[in-house]
Amino acid sequence: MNPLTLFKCLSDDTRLKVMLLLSDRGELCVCDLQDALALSQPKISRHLAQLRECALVQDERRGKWVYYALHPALPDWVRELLTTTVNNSTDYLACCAAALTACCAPNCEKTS
Amino acid sequence: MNPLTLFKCLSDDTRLKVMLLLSDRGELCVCDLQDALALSQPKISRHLAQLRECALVQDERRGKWVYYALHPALPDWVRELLTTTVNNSTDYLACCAAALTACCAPNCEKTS
DNA sequence: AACATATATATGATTTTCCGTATGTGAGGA
DNA sequence: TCCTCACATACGGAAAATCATATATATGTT
Repeated sequence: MNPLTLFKCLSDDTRLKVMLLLSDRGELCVCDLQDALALSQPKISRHLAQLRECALVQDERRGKWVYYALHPALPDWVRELLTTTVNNSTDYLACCAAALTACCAPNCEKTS
Repeated sequence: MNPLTLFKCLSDDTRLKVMLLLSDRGELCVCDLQDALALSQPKISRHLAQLRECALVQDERRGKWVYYALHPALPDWVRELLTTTVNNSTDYLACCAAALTACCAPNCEKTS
């Protein structure tokens, strides 16, 4: 993993929050991210595409939804870097974490 | 330390290498960085100014030279993040680390 | 004082990144 | 088959970042 590629991906507000939320939550579908970040659908999709092209995330379609997660081949040091950042960015993540909890409770399974 | 500010600073090739070199070496003057990265003086200075404004580095003039180091108030998790990145970016840092060793041996003290 | 060295900043041009809007695609449901 | 929902992409245009060049400043030397 080229560090410059990594940090360029993390240098945009939308992409950084997506990566931190995925690191914290494990897996989220596009509409969850859209709600949590309160952004337009194309904007989210465009940034997810970039993260996909850089192999930072993996996508998997299940029914109508596409779920995103950190890429399985992501090196451990990158995962640790993301975890550390999550643990030290409470303020930065406060608003979207709250929105995420509201819009996507763990027991709220989507039906196809 | 706002994580977005941090990652924006690390998202440029010059700034990232400066931060990683400073994390690894502790302290370097502008001309050392200029030689190690093989870049023009104004380019280095401009990026150092940005790192200074974001409080990622500290500068200290000693005689004709200005020495840069990681900012003393930098949180530990940021220092660890940089160390981890250094340890996993050998290829990325190979060329400038070699140039740095050549241009700035540890026993080569500058005289004023 | 005049000069050389080391570093910083200002300026305008170029390149890159980002965005909104419109449109395309794939998977159910009726 | 038609429609809707969830998501992806294409296409300009706007904004931001970066650069090279020129110039300014600070320190030490002669």
